[in-house]
Amino acid sequence: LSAIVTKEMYKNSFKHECYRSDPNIQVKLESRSLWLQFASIGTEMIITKCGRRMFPTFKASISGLEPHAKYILLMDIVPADDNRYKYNSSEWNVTGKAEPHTGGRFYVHPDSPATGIQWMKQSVMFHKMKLTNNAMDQNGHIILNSMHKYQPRLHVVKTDDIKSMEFSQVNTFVFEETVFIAVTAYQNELITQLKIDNNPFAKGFRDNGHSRK
Amino acid sequence: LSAIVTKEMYKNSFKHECYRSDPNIQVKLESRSLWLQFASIGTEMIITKCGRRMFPTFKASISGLEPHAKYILLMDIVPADDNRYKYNSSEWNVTGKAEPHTGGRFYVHPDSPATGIQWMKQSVMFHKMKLTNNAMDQNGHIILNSMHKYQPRLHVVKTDDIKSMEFSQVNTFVFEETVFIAVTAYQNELITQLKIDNNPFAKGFRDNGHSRK
DNA sequence: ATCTTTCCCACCTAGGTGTGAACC
DNA sequence: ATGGTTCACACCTAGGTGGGAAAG
Repeated sequence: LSAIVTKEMYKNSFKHECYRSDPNIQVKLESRSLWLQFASIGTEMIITKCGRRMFPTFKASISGLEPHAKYILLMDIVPADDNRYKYNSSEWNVTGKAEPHTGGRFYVHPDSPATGIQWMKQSVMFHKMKLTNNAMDQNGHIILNSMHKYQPRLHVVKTDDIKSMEFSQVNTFVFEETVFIAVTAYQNELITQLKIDNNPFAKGFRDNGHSRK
Repeated sequence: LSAIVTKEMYKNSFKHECYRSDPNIQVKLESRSLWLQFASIGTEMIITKCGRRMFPTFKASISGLEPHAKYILLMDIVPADDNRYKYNSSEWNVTGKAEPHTGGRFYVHPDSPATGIQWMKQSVMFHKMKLTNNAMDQNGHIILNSMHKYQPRLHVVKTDDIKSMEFSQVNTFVFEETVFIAVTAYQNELITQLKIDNNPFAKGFRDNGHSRK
């Protein structure tokens, strides 16, 4: 499956157009206001050797699918531009040309394949997707380059007849507010604080009036 | 899917024969010696309103599948006999006729559907399956009656052509050593101790020489 | 020197255990 | 009274956080 999809969609890499074979399908990004808070500062996402989740989590509610048709939902993350960045004196500057994007991997939502009904009855969470800077990663995580800017993408692929999967059955959705720069350590402390304030797993770092050892 | 399978296999309820449409498929129960330790005492499984996992976990390694065919793996749990039981003075006695088995539910392994290669490359774990005594359960758990004896079953269903699923494509595997009596609280303290000694989640109850509050 | 990456850690979330008292 | 069921709880497993020191 992943191989077929990869081949079909690889042509689409490095492009942000939203290919829509089915104009009825609509996707709404959830937690959009949180994404916008990050984006207004300059979103950073940690990448590690073992893989790190994204925060905010990519969540979407979907409508307009054919109720009884089967779909695969998957994400990839493509370069947002051709630059390499550096954080210097409170701002991100371009320092050169980007490294080649060797990843080309997809995160297939674990509920795939499922019917339109199943995808539409509640929002679809991609919280288990992980990002890595390890080019030799064997765990299927999304491989990114540190200090590069990226754009997550959602693909909705109709698979009623998996044997004849065609490019025309792929629907790609891009939300500009989810653009981020991959880092191995946070650069902007405002981003660090926004993560701490909103990610439940970072609650231990919140300044709640009590002292921490 | 579940509906189709249910209809096809319902005829098979209350029977322990192993229907095998494909004689090449072989299933080996893992942790068999642990299952046998429990069985020799009289296995009990806790059932709760919210659902409880089984311990030992049902794990199986599978061979003989067609590598590139697609299969669904699922389990159900059927009455082992027509009795109602009671634990009295260190042994289980029959106290009457069983309540009707109103469940008829299946736990579909979350990796389903997958190819023969995928199912065979490592053992298949059913640790997330949960048992409940709540006849009104909305979470899809397996519904059982307390103080009744049950037999778990594994079904391997070939789904190359899901539209024409037939009984002949179902392979059912039964392991007598996994028979258990459903309970809302453990009756035999030997079973309690064997659970504590072997279930990592019960480590807090092990007598390791240190005192517990 | 400077910048980036890695590693271990305390601190969380999330949820699987049997206990023992309370409930029915 | 008896026996089965439920619930809050302490104690675990499993794993997601950023910090800070160390390494590269």
